[in-house]
Amino acid sequence: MPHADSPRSYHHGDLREALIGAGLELTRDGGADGLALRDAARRVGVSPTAVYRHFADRDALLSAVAERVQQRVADGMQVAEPPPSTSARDRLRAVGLGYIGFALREPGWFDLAFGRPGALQERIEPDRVPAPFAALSAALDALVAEGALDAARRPDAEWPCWSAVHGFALLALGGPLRGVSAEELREAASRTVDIAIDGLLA
Amino acid sequence: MPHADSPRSYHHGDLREALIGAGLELTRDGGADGLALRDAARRVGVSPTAVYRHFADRDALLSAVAERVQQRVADGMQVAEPPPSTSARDRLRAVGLGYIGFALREPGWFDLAFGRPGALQERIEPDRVPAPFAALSAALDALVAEGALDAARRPDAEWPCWSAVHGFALLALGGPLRGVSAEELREAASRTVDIAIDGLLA
DNA sequence: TGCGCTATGTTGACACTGTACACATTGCCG
DNA sequence: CGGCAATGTGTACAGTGTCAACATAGCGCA
Repeated sequence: MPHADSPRSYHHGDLREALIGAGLELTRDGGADGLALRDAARRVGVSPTAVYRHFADRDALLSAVAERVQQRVADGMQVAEPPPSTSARDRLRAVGLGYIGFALREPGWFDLAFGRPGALQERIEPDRVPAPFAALSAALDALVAEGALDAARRPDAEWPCWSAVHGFALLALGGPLRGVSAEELREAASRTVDIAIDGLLA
Repeated sequence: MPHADSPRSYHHGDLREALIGAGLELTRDGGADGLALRDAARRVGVSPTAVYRHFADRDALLSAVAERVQQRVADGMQVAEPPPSTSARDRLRAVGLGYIGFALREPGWFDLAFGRPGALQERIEPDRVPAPFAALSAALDALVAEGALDAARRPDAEWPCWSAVHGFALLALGGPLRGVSAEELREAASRTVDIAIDGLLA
């Protein structure tokens, strides 16, 4: 008996995908630490070392799961598809609040995809841009196209914006803002985003 | 032979302090993950379970070390003691850049003291305020005392400010800004802080 | 059609971790 | 001076990631 109830023994079919799926479940609560390699293997009905046929090590599996989550964030941020009449400023607001909203809604996944050091690539390559980053860039471009942001101040404007929402999300999740009521949190988030935008356009 | 070269056998003298010291060394590179309970015990020349006489578990030891680091940050931020003629705005700038500077200078300690979820207390109690937080609050108070910030906007202004520098530090350490030259990093940090302040005063 | 190679699993082991339990030693206090 | 509480030790257990050697299955080629 190779293992427990496996429909087709020995060969799994698509183990790689199954492991990522298990990883998504395991990290949903518990974040990156919630994913134990052996645990994922168990859940899929496979021996621990089988994982190594598809991922170099636990970290590689973690990264693969993180990538999925990043895609999911971008999808979630586009749910609030802006009506065409929306100002670029409001669009940027929506991106920022979407980022924070995801963090609050899915703390585990957020930790995995953005909180863990090394979750995001070292340098962002033009070809494989993380999905949420692309949304931010587009919003900033719209801001200058609309004339609200001086083109000279456009370059690298991503970092201060991202810093604000990223920091807020982490303070709200694991920092001193943890345990604050959802209502207060929404207000603080809103203010943080507004301040970042105001400062950028100042 | 109870253990290796111990000057006084069995009773250590001040094991608690010694463990915190070892914790400081171990977390300096490697952050929170760099501190293994058994490793700290080994370094001090004591059996692993002896640690439990002074700390409830590994997490308690970690928290004790984190508290030390937080104190150290505040000290480091006061090194740049501002001349009395400094404007409140510049004081706030210095606090923010001090925070980021510490993160870049001591990534491991920063991860331990601020990066790890739960490193900071849940709700900040008025009696035991984390040292860096107090510096931020004071700078904001000075801003309103000087008339630069409307008193109505003072409450809870800590969060947007902290968010910006906290987020920047983490993006610089483990995120897409990792590997960027120190010069570029300083500039981006400076801009991030300025934007936060501009937005706050807008 | 059948053979063999390679991709994909399994088993067993190792070093390591945090932690619980029972026991040993010590210094202080009555 | 005796005993007690504080403090440290030893042993053990469950769990982890990872490596090396072995087993199986399916695909391409004779």
